[in-house]
Amino acid sequence: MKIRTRFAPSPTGYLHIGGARTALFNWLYAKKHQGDYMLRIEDTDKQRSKDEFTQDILESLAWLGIQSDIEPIYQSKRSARYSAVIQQLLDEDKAYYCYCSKERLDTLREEQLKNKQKPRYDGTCRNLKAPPDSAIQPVVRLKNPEQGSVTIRDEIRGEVTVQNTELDDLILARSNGSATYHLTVVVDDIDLNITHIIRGDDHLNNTFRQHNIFLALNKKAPIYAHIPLIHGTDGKRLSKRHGAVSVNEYRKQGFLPDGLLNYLVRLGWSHGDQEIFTVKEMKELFSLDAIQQSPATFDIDKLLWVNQQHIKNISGNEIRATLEKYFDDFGIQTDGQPSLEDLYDALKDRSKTLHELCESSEFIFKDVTEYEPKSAKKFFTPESTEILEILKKKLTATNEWLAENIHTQIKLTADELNLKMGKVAPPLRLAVTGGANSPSIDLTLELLGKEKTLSRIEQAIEYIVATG
RNA sequence: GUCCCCAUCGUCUAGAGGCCUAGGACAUCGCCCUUUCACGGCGGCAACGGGGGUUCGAAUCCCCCUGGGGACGCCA
Repeated sequence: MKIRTRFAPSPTGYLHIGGARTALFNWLYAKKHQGDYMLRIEDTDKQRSKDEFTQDILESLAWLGIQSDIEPIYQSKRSARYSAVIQQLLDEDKAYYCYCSKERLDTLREEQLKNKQKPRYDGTCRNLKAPPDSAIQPVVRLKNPEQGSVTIRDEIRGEVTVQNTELDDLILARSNGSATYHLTVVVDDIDLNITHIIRGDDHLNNTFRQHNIFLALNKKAPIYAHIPLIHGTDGKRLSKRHGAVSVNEYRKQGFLPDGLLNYLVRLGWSHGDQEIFTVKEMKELFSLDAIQQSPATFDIDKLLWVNQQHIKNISGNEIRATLEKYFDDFGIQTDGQPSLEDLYDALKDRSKTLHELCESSEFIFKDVTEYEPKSAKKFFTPESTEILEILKKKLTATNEWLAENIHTQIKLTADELNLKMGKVAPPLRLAVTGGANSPSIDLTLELLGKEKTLSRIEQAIEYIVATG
């Protein structure tokens, strides 16, 4: 049978990196086995579901490159099907109407908690002979088996057993008739021929309940794989209070999709000592049995490093389109001089993110309006005017504006003054960038262009003389 | 509280009873490279939570404890 996996987020928030990892694992598993991966939007909670979030989930997944092999489905459009299944369960005496008021249920819960018991429905309406004389619109509950136990086989956890007495009669349909999560999940997984359910560990406890619904429907449950959650540095599951968690935020911060994916896949999964994976490699190597059982703590430093590796491993040419958009969003107006590709290749070794890359390119497009004080004090000495004057003269005469020619002229200047490169490059760098850091000085000048280089040297000389 | 899950350096992890004097990576520290910052190279610090078993032999198997997490909604 062809393998089919699904990622089933509810649009009650932006796609966060935990969800992205779940999607990734489902996608990789399907790809590895030539199966299909699909997206299912679980928007049955009308109050909390927002189109805005659905949109964000769709866009974030698209940005990551995790494409659904079949048209995504929306649970909000399948209510008729759910109602039919609920009616079937009612007809077969596998479910029943419950007229208990919310107030009664709340009191019950409180009392159970007070008596150190697990809060669960007490089954009051389970054996009702006839509907009570009540104004309450009933909910529908599953008749969960009262005896025995449920054992599920999980690809990551192994066999896990829970006594049926630990479970209660969960609600399948709200009083307004709409189906709840447990029911919709099971119906959809059946209808869509889902073979593997790969999801977060937080669903492990839900699995037993859902397993009983499969049983009530006379269906065989899919294969389960519950992956460990991602934690924040405080050991709690990752959430907004841990800072940036949405995929979109990482996109804005200049992470590459493949870099994020690489980091995420290594959170809980490994392939020997390998750290860096292309998406192609992930698809070939991914397997459920190499997944860790314990939760992983999110570490931004490692993410940064992984992203940096991906930035280094790609050429400016290959990510031209991304670059254009990113520079544009960053607010840098380029006029094609230098080209974005050249700029990228010159700066990629020193950039952990595209954001950093933009920051370190800014000096080219913005006029130098001030000099970094500490460096100015150190390098803009009275003697440095002579260095800059000679440099200006030699560079003015340089026609082919290429790094190697520029390098020759700088070297000649140093020799002429009997100075080491370490004395010549810093003031020049400060003059043309306003700061102390940039790529090698010859490359920096090439990128800047002859015209800007000369005018900035001129400007620096005037500045030194004026402040002398 | 009850049930379920988990447990190797600070972090991500390798480890399927002898290959472990526990390996790699991030972070950190030091050195080298060097015109700056990086990149890169070399090296250092750093872990099997505790206690019982099983075995000739345990990070690896079993039990208990401890610790952490998750679930317990007319949310998903």
